[in-house]
Amino acid sequence: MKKADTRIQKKNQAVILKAGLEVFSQYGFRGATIDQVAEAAGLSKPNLLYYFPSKEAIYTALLSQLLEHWLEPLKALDREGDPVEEILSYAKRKLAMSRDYPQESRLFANEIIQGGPRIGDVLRGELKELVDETSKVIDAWVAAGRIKPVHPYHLIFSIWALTQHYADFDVQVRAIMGDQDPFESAEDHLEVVIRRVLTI
Amino acid sequence: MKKADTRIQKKNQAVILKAGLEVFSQYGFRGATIDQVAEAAGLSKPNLLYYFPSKEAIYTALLSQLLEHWLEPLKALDREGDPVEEILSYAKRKLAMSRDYPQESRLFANEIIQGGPRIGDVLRGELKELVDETSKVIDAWVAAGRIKPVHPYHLIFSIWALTQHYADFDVQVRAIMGDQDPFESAEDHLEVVIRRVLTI
DNA sequence: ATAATATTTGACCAACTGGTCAAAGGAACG
DNA sequence: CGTTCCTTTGACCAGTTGGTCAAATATTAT
Repeated sequence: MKKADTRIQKKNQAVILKAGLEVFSQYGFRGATIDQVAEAAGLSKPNLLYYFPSKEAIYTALLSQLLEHWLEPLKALDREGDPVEEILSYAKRKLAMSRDYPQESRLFANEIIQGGPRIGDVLRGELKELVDETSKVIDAWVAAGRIKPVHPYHLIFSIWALTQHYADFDVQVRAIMGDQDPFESAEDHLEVVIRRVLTI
Repeated sequence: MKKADTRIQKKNQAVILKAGLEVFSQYGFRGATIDQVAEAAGLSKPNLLYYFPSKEAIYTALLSQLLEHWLEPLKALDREGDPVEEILSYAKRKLAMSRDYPQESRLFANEIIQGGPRIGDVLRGELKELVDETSKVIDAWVAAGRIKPVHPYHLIFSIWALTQHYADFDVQVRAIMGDQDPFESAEDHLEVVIRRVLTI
């Protein structure tokens, strides 16, 4: 039936996902409306529903697409590398993502804050697995005396918190920092903090 | 007209605010409905609207009530005290609030993530002022050589991020930590991190 | 050009939304 | 007891919401 992916289909699906990201990241799933997404996409509502069967379908498509992108940096962490530099580079990549893809971050934050009803399984499955593995690496580094002792889970949470904060609470950060670009100084701060916490 | 505050009025207003906190913190302003709040409060919708003129009135009442409570700990920071212990005690109070009032945290997070349309003025006003003052204290501590050099804004952001994360991303944290209580180990981790970052 | 297929749209619908209102039910007070 | 004021509610309303559908239009293949 809908197997053919003409270039107009690919284009419109991409346009819709982009529009959906804008709208859902700002209002959350329940707060967003199909009409808003349609308008942001420059399509009529029925036309939008020609490409995606429902509001939920757009949202979940966004979520799963986003998660892949999101977990990538953590997978890139190399147990053979220098511990501090590895963790530092992970944190910096994560901060860069907050700068370059703040909407993705806010979409995810909205979903989690609201209890993660459409993503809980992934959290308890793939995400937990990945975090558990990374934790083992961190524990090994600690045991080998290559970084100061840290609770691996909380170290990872800390990096998430410190980096995503700049995307999710962007308004608050900018309200306080005024003209200054938060991200430049944030990167320096992040590096200082991580080095002090981990370097033996 | 409505000056008399009978005890039934006080009670119902409190019940409504509590219900509003539940519902708004979970769905955000746009995602929540008056009917949900009314049901959570155990009142009929018209009865609820007898005590508050509109959905927005409940929400803004919650926001301003919450902000007072929220900024209190930062005001309690004492420039005459021991720098590390002062900052540490602030961070611990903030973490305790994430544990004891997670809904407040999520309500606030929802508002900020969605661009803070009903709170932006407070952020740029009272909040910025308070943060600026605190920053001066931190800078003075740094200048006096009593803590290691830090960017004061980012130090404050870091504490907010590290503590609120446990309330706002509760689902994610628990998905990864399973049975373990996040808050116990989080407090230890927080203390370790702050001491390593600040202690000379 | 013609037929088949893919895309777009206006009109429509039932359910839900925030909010109103007049009337009914209670509490308090002389 | 009756009156006044506070509280509660069922019925209602206009606007919005997610979603449908048949018909119109554009694209593609033959």
